[in-house]
Amino acid sequence: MSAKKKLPALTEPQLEIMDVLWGQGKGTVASVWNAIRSRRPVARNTVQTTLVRMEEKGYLRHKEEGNAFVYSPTCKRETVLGGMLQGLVDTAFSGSTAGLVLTLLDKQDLSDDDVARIQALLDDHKQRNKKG
Amino acid sequence: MSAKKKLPALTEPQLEIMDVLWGQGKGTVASVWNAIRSRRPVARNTVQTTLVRMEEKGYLRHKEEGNAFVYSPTCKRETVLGGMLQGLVDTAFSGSTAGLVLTLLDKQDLSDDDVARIQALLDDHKQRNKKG
DNA sequence: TCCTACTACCTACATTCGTCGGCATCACAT
DNA sequence: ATGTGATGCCGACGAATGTAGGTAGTAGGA
Repeated sequence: MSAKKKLPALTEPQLEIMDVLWGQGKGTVASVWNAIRSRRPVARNTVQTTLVRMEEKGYLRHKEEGNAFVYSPTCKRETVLGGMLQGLVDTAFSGSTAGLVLTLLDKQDLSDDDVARIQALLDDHKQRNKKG
Repeated sequence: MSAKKKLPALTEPQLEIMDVLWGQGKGTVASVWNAIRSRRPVARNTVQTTLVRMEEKGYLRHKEEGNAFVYSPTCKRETVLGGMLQGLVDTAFSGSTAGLVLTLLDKQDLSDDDVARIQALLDDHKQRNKKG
């Protein structure tokens, strides 16, 4: 077992930043700011403060590159989101993963494509589970 | 379209309380407190304050019954959690529901029973989609 | 040399949240 | 009447959070 540090939960804006950094692998304050700003108005310093706090939380690390700080995630997307989903399953679905999926499937705005893709994922998972 | 009020996000302890109230339909401070207390230590007043704040947020409503206040949820479980999941899909999975399910399936602690149940849900969904 | 742009850093401030202590009330048993 | 327990209400406090202004440095162009 590798030491699974229980990091403090991410808030919504923080998750938004993580999404940007997971997407581009790494980024400066400016690049993250531009990504966020394209969707909602926000000040540069807001992004920077949030980045610093997220590094304190342990989700990011930074490296000086020229004059700018380049931030990169310390955890993989799947790890963090998997943990979040597990927490959600535990506290809101009484531990039932199927319950979460049920809620997901009940939503009307689920495309046929999504359903097909989920079916494929499920098939793949079952295959791997059988062999491994 | 019914007016879909965008309620402020629920926090973790608040979701815990919602889970209790969704489970028992309604409840007094004492009954919620007992449910929460069986899993973690917490003061009665903590639960009560949280209930009041959640009512202010719009997630609960209360009715006086005898001496006690009886709280009940204003929204269905599926509605609230569906919204939360949708938000998660939007900000952390680039809008891909399948991406969320993939993360879910990648987790190791997913029982065969869960997989089977999810498959059943998926079949059911596809059936309903075909007819309706 | 002076100005502009970009950067990091420090500080601040209002909100929200989780957490609770105290107090007054009301009912019921003694 | 008195005590006990449950309940609602008010106030509070520390931490986290989102938001951002102001300052100082550095680099490059005019």
